[in-house]
Amino acid sequence: MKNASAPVRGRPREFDPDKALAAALEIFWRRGYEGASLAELTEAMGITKPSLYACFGNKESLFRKALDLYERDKLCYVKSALEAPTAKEVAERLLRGALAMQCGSTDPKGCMGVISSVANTSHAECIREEILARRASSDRALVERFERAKEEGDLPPGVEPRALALYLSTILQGIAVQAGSGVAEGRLTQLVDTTLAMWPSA
Amino acid sequence: MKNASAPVRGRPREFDPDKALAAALEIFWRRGYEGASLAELTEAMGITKPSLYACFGNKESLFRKALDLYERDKLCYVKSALEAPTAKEVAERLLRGALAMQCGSTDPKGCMGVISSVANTSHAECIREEILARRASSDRALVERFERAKEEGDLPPGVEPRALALYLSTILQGIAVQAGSGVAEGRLTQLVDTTLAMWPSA
DNA sequence: CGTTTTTCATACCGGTCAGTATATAGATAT
DNA sequence: ATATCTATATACTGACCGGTATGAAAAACG
Repeated sequence: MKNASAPVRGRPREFDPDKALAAALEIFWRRGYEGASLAELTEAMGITKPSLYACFGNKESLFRKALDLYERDKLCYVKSALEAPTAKEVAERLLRGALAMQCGSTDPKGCMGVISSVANTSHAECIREEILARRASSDRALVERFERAKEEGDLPPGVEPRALALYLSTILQGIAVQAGSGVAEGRLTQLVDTTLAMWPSA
Repeated sequence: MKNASAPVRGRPREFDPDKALAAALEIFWRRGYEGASLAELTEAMGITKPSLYACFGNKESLFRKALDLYERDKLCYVKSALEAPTAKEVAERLLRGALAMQCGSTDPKGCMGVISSVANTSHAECIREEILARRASSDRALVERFERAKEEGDLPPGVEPRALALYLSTILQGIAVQAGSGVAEGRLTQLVDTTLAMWPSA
């Protein structure tokens, strides 16, 4: 094991990579992968292009690291939501968590995944595939949670876990579009309430 | 009134503007406004850049004309859906119409409006505003239709027309994201069935 | 016929894109 | 002190962006 605080050989870097990555995340979140230019990224990060390339590789690998940070910091509510005791509470935590995350006043509005996956410019195809893969993994977890709910008698007969999971994830993506379009948080809260009022009960 | 078939002075144009516009629409639909380059547009339209500029103005006005064509040809189901006798039938026609339109085999997947409004690159802001304005107009029509439904006793008490309209339009936008992500039409049909099964009945 | 008018094909414009070469600055190692 | 190593700042690369200048081609006019 290498000592983390061991002195390094060359000139020490003058910026904090974590803070720089957080700044990059905000730009990618607001603009999407292709909409974020290196000029805007480096300015927000407070570093120059050679520093960026030396520390983060290239634009694509910087984006992946930002996406990791996004999942870790901003999507942490998903994991805890899936641990809710009932299917309806899972849905409520996911909906309200998405709402709080995407309508906060400091961060950009909407969902970074939706923003970067919807645009499609032939190159940067692998970015899209990366996001779709992560979404598929998240969808799978939701299906499994609702299959468990079904076994526990938590869902009425006639309600398929797969269909219900797709229904919920579709509403969540719709919320991302609405939030990104600037719909007020209050109206989206109404929307969440409406959705929960219609939730199938056993 | 000028005779439409009157002979024109100069050299006649060698392409059909309607077909060229339809080709441009397909590119804008697939790539979004900013993702569509003039090179790709002119190649799909089968014309050169000077011809494009002479006939359609510039990229932005070409996009607006394509958007008009999109609304006229692809969104025509919306108008007829609003004329359905009950609120639930309005919802069903909108959902199934969106599904058929966005999952067809020839056209690009997903909704052109969502694709071009979600990306946000600081310039081309007016394109985004244009799309949001058209969406707001469409949303208003839906709210009015549900207000009428409420008056007609078509909606149960406790269901607000505005909230229900936002709920439905959110699902429609979620469907656009799902279809654009390549989710199979069969699964989206399941989703529509699920949504309709939960529809509030009087 | 020649003139006029419009379209078309080609080459070009300045600007921006992601990415990099080069040289200097700032630290450790000997 | 000197050598070594890494980060920085500046300026650059080739490719592409939206948009256009220019001149030839193709039709109607006289």
